Amino acid sequence: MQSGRTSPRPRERIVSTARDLFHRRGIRAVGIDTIAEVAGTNKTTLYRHFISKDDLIMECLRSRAEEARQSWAEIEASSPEDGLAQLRFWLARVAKRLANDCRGCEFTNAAVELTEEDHPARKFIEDIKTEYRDWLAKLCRKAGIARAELLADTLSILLEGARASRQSVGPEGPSSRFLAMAEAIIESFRR
Amino acid sequence: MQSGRTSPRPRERIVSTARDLFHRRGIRAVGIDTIAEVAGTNKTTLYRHFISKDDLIMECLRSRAEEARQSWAEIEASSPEDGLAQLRFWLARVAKRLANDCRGCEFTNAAVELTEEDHPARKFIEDIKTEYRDWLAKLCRKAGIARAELLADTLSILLEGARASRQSVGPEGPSSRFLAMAEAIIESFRR
DNA sequence: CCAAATAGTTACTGACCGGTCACGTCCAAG
DNA sequence: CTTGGACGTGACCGGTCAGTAACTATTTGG
Repeated sequence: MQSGRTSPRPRERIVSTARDLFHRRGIRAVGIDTIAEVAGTNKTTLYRHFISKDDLIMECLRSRAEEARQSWAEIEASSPEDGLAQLRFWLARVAKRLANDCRGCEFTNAAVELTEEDHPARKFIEDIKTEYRDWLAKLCRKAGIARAELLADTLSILLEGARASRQSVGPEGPSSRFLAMAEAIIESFRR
Repeated sequence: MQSGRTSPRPRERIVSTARDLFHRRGIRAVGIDTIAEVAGTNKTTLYRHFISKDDLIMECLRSRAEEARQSWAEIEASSPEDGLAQLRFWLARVAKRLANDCRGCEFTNAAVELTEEDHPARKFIEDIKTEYRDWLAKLCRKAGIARAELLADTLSILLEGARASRQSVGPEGPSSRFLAMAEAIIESFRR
């Protein structure tokens, strides 16, 4: 891998490298020295931009959250006025992501690793997950589904489970049928 | 907490203490010294019983797996000859567990933390999860459900997601509706 | 009751962790 | 040309990590 020295400034390289390493190897398993080295910089520079490892972790989560919000906007822009098409586009995206990434959700994994109850990441994760659920509920409402909140909850949990299952059981396990399950559930809610 | 000096032998105290601490605080976050101390023993004794931390981790997973198999046997024994009642009993158990434990599945969490591809825990987790799925499929078949495997996969993922969601979003999130979702899905498969 | 197994105590190793510091370099803007 | 800010280097700190050794105390079973 290695982000190299190509990207613009050290700060961005550090964040993208940290996100990648945290995601693939785990947050506690990756040291500051490794991040700095892979990012093509050094520990001193890293600590000029982030006051602590926790600070860097938070920045990684914020970065991921921003990416997610952007993705939601893209989905809404894909076929404006057609909620159902948006919902289907969301499902397609999410299924593709599930197929390509075997390490699950960055937020969920962070919640597994960062167990101190007062860790700022915990509240952040709770908030972004809730934001996701609310956005999905809005999408379901726009799609004209009656019990939109319940569908949003069901799809949230199904996706969460598929990503977790993919990570622990592998791609041949129950998660391989995620798309069919989600489609069937959406269909059953439309009636 | 503290397992104390009450339980019989150090080995069992170490395993149960390790399981508890690993589960609540995370595997990488808990050191050997802490485990030994909370178990009311010492590091030397711990290393007389387990050749390494990884060895202890594996024993914890084996112990949890044995507990699960025992639970499955209890469910089957609860109402023999009545597959559907067994399935409902399973759901009740699982929902209760979901309500009481906010730290998710021990196997899934271990898979998040132990990222080295050749770590023995990874294969073990894959195997026990597959065993679970197969057992659940058998239960669905006994309950007379037509597409038993698909229902088993769906319920597996739904449960996986509910536990993950409960851990990251909290008990007020989507996971609060797990029971209703599962019941509705089972019902829809019965027709 | 005695021997052997088991457990406890203390101290240690070497590696690595997150984090700091003093100092040297480079480049761009005034 | 010079000054100041961003960056790089390498050494270092105290703490903690997994794991070991030497020695003593306790339990247990024949």
